[in-house]
Amino acid sequence: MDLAALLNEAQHRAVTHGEGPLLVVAGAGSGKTRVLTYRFAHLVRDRGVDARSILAVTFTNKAAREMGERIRGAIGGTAGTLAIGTFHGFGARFLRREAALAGLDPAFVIYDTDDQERLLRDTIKEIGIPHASWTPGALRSRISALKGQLLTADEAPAEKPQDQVIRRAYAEYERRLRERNACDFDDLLLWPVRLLRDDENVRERWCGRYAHLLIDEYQDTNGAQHELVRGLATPPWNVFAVGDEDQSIYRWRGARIGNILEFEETFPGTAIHRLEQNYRSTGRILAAANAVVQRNRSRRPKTLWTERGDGERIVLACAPTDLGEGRWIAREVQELIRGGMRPGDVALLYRTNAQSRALEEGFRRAGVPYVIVGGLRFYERREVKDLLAYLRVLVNPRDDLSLVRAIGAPPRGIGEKTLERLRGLAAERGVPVALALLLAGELAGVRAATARALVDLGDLLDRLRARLAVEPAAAIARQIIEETGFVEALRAEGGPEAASRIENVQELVSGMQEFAERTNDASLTEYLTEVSLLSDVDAWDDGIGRVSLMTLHNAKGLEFPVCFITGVEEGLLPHPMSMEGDGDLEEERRLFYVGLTRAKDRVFLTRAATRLRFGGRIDTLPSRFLREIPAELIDDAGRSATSSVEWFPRGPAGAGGGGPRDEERAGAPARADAAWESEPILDANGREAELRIGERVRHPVFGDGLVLGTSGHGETLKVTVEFGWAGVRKLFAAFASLQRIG
DNA sequence: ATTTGGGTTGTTTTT
DNA sequence: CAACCCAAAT
Repeated sequence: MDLAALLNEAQHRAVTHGEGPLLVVAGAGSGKTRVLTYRFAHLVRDRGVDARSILAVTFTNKAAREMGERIRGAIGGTAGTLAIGTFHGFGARFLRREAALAGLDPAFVIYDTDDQERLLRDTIKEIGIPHASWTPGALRSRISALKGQLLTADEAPAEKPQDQVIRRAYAEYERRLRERNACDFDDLLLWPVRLLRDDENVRERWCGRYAHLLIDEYQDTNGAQHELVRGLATPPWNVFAVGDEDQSIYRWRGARIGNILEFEETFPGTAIHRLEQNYRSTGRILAAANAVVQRNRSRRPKTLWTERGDGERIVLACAPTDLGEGRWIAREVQELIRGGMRPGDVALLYRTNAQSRALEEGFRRAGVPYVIVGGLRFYERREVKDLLAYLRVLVNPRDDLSLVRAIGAPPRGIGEKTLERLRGLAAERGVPVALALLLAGELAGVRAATARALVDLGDLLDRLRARLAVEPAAAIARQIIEETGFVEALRAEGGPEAASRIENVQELVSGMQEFAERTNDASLTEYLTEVSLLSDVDAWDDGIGRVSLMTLHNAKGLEFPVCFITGVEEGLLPHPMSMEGDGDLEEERRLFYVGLTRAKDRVFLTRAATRLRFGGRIDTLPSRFLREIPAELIDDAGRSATSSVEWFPRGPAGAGGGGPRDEERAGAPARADAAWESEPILDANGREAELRIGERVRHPVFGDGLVLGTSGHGETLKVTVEFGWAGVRKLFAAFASLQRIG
């Protein structure tokens, strides 16, 4: 392994760094993964470090898997299990070992967002949360934010009146989690950190167990993850962190750029290495990305460079409608494929999952193979969760939430009343709810048939539990499906979805089988943990020869020869919902930056002049970020300006039954250049108040609102504004006397 | 207890 | 324009 030949100078210096903390500031496409991989291999091969004493943390399981393969390739296949995974994956392993100290049994289950909200729904009802405005979702995210900062219910702020509500809900939620032998995503980080801080024995077991910590995407770590790194590290602090503040896009879920900006303070004596040579993108793509991100103020100066040629210009395209955007892209992709590109080389990136619908339509029509990464997650689908609920109850009979799910799928005619009695019986006898099923015959006031159904279920679970140790999960699942008539019940539901639900069930069972073969481990707990922590990208099979559609967030860390960034509009990118606080616009800009830097050779920026949103069709304006790209990098002469008709087909044929409304609107906004400029809006006094989508405005009657879009021109120009209590309204700009507010 | 219907609601990104 | 939640009917 000749590192000097495999790496550039900066990479080589980072990889061969000696003892002590190191921060690698690695720009997009600068060989970050390469550096991490060779660092690992270098430690093992050249420095004699035991591979088992290195912990590598990546952002996704997929990245972990790929890194593991490359490392094995570099150090020879003899290495055993390598400790490479995500923060949450590591946390789960940690917590299984130390479960008792966290008040859990090692067979605990991990609740996902949906489970958490179900739990909170009951909690809200029972403890009587005063303000009706508290939805389970709102409470969940507040509790999650507190946990991300390592705060318990007692330690949470208690200043404002709403703080009391949150504290009470948090405390009760925690109690219920424990009662069900369950934890949530945040607990997987929080408990390890807490135990490392407070428990001498835990420290003895885990501190220094890893002589080297390799952490990827450090800019997106939250408070708890940062503390976990701190808690695991010991002198001489061999923490090898890689990150890029320009790619921090998870501030909204608690990521602290501060962790990377203050890395040196956390780990005194930190050496910093910078990787600025980009190996991925063409000169023009890189120049555009640099120009955009340089507008951000909260960053350290850095300019990526490349030895690749200029490459093609960035193409701008504006279609008349969102459906038209998809069709235009599909055609363009067909064109690229004719030119020798493969479908798998192309990615469509968007800000919101909802955009995939319209894009998909274009691809379906054109017959171009595509795959959607993310969106409705497989393991979050109802039928999948229903079947998994049986397995979860099997390993953890205290999981009341999953038991309720299992009882209801297929429906057994058992409702709240009976469940309450069952819970009461379980509590009285001091047994887990699932085990109380067998005693259902003793329930007072329950009809014989109902009790029978409960006992039958209890009996099924009982028999399966006995086979758990000797039979693979897939066989157990098949037995459940067969005995409960799971598939028949789905079929009986009918509807267009039934067939796909049944398919999903079958896919789930093959997935279990595949897991057992791949990991050589039939443990149901392991399987359930894995599926709980699977991310969208983990489930994505690249190289499958299809165009990939995904959110900009999911695209982090990936690269494609051709990228289409779609919906480059005000109201979408940047997204108004994310622009409430300071620095939020900068995060949206970084998201755009991440999108641009995914591309190796070609970038297409597309938008729709009108889009279906909020139940109506609204006109859109180009994203402000477009103006930040130097004009000479953009191809506007050939495409957008002169050939809009040809490029943006109109009428029934092109608009596909969009009707006269589509046609009528298609002409104007598609005329390229003008459509990329924002239009002035006149207020009541005839003054030009240039409103932009996403801006906040004040109306004399409706109060403050958010500009969502405009339609019409001149005197008939209307503005769509979302007001608080007054809802979404279309107003004539000339009469509305809207005022911009700070 | 479940189903159906109405009305409401809300629409960002995710481990 | 969904999807979704809740309430009344069967």
